[in-house]
Amino acid sequence: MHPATTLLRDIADLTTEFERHLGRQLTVNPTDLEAMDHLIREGALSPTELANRLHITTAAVTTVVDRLVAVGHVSREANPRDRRGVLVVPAPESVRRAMSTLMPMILGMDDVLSDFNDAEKDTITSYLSRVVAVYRAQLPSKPADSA
Amino acid sequence: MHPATTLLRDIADLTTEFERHLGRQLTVNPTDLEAMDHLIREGALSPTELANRLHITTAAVTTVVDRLVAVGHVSREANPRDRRGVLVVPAPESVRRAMSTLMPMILGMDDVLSDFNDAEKDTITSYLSRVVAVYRAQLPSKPADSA
DNA sequence: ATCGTATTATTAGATCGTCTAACAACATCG
DNA sequence: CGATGTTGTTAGACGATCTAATAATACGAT
Repeated sequence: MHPATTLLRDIADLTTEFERHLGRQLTVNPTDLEAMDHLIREGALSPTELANRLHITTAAVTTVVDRLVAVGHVSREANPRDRRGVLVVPAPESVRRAMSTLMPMILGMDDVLSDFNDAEKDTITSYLSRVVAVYRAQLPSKPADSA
Repeated sequence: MHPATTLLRDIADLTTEFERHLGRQLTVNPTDLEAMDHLIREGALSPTELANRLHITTAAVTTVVDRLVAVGHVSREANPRDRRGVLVVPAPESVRRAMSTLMPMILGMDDVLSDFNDAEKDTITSYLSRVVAVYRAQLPSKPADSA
């Protein structure tokens, strides 16, 4: 096994550990953190959309949102397009708090790249793209969900 | 955010999805899969060692091992060095089954690298090492556990 | 327009996984 | 040896998710 392949594995493990760390910062469990992650990256989502992304039922999402509302990380708002629907909106202050832990990481990642020239950056990007392709090839295709 | 940084994120997500896939192959839950992962990579481990690696209590490990024994993925054996102790030993057939899903992935990863020359491989490895360093810098240091 | 069907979010009750606490068996060290 | 620590297990509590049922609303075909 090539060193790079091993490093990729290390990064995966470190990512998991970082998520535990971030969860502690926001005092939420792993599922609730993942919900926040989606809300931060995609903006307000409906419970159904969250359920698809988290791979849990909408019943479970109801309790996820209950917990997040209780600690002030999100609010439930009416969906203007569908009177049955609900929109789960992330609280700006919570987004800010998450960002304060996330940004050093992201900046650190980008900073690593600044030490490589353009050709090297292309090599790295090309490598990572191909790794993604290998993953996708091995996985049973997951069609787009937008529910 | 640089494309490479985004790809790294994609790889993290795909890794999680791949683990779900692998868990289905072996019909085990995420925790039990992670236990198998450690047993496959490190060989037989004691319940205490598993508890440290999985971040759960030894009481929880007892039930993890109970489940894995029930489906034949591991066996409990006496620890020759300590008469209180137990060794959790992975079943060869289960290791083989896991490998049949794991190997295409690992070979695919190594294969990607074979399309790069030595200088490019160095660039890639150097990049990944630095990414690992960034993670470690952001994380509260986790000392070695060998219990 | 209206009726039947589908979808949305919630609740209630069951189940599963993990925790804390207590314990028995054994190790270790002064 | 005897006090103290460690190992793994059990019992009971709790938390998170599931299935099933339900009310409210959307939507499609006639």
